[in-house]
Amino acid sequence: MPPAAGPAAPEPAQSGEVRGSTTRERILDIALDLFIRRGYAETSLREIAAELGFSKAALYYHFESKQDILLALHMRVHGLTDGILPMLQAEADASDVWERLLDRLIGLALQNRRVIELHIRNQEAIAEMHRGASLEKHGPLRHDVDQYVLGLLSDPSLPVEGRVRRTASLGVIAAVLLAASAFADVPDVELEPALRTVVHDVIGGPAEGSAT
Amino acid sequence: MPPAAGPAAPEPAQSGEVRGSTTRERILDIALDLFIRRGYAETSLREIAAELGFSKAALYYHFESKQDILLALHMRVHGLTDGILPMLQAEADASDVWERLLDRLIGLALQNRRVIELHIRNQEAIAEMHRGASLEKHGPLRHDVDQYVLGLLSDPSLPVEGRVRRTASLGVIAAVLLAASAFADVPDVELEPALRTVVHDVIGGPAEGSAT
DNA sequence: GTCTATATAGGGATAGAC
DNA sequence: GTCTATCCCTATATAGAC
Repeated sequence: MPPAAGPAAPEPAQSGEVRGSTTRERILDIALDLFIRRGYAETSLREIAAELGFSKAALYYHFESKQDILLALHMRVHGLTDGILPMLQAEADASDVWERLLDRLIGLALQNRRVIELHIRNQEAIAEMHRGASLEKHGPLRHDVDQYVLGLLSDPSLPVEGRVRRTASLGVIAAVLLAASAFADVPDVELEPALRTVVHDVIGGPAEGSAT
Repeated sequence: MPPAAGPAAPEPAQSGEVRGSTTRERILDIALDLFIRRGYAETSLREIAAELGFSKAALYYHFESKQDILLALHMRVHGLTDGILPMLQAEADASDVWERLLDRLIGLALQNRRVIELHIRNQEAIAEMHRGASLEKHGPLRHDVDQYVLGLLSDPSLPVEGRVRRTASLGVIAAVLLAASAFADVPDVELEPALRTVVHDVIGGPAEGSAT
């Protein structure tokens, strides 16, 4: 039986990206890497095991299934984003929710690139996992933030251009994040302000909510 | 033997999105749909055949392999983008290449959403196809435009913010395109100007090439 | 041009030894 | 905790009938 990585315990949740002490974490790190590079569906347990240096069957000591590995990685994202929602709703002024959301997202994305990358690619796999079986173990598996964001994206009180701007701002963050190799030479201290500026230009535009 | 869809003949290349006269084209249409919705790797030939109403093996009369189907779809994109490169290089003034490129890309993307969607998702599958075998039949399989774009993206003479802006502008287009369902109620005549405005704000910024 | 039947490979997952 | 061996299933692809 696996050590005791309790159900709803989403990993010690370090901020950085370096992990890998326990075997369970080493598996997750390798899997994360492969899921990003080759995609969830295209990555076989055999590959993961090979990279780790032991056999396929050994994985099943640590995880019940392949989906279970994805789930564990997915929980890392939840650990990061869970704090956001209450914070947004706490503020009385709801007019700048989107700006405040983006603020958090950018910092979060840059500090946890890998997991966010996993989340951006492999959306289908994650969605299917949500629909799928193993929902009971880890609780109802809320993805409140996603829901909340989707709500803001299709806010019918916004003019079309406003909706485009919101969609676009997420696209900007995703694009820069996925183009990691292109910005390999750029340190975060330089990349982050540039990204913030551009995202600001996207939502700012002429002035939000002023479409003909 | 398949009708006579010669190697380098990339389909009659209609502008619209409605096709489906010959069986070969019907297969491609169904495959395109499934590859987008479920992903290339996750889509089986059995599914494609089922949707078409005949058996799996029949597909092999029209295409040599699954990759061959993807390749044929990929050629549709090439047919669209092939004209761009000469046009860009024709102009003497090279300072606004990126703006002109984006201009073309936006129109092209909106008028051929499906194929472009396929190209955005399934990048890995397409990349692997390029590396893979069947390269000889259709010629060296140039992807000049991709190469050219990548070159512009990492242009070392640009300040970091400029590179971020270029990457971001592509991200904006991709995001809006992939969010098709969110903009289902918006007609293109309304969506296109909004998209152009936002993309313009992204590249425009304070003024390209003026980063502290 | 489409079918059934089959070959072959690889996937996820389990059993039981060590 | 990791191994080997194996089961079962589905995938791509082929052979040959119609």
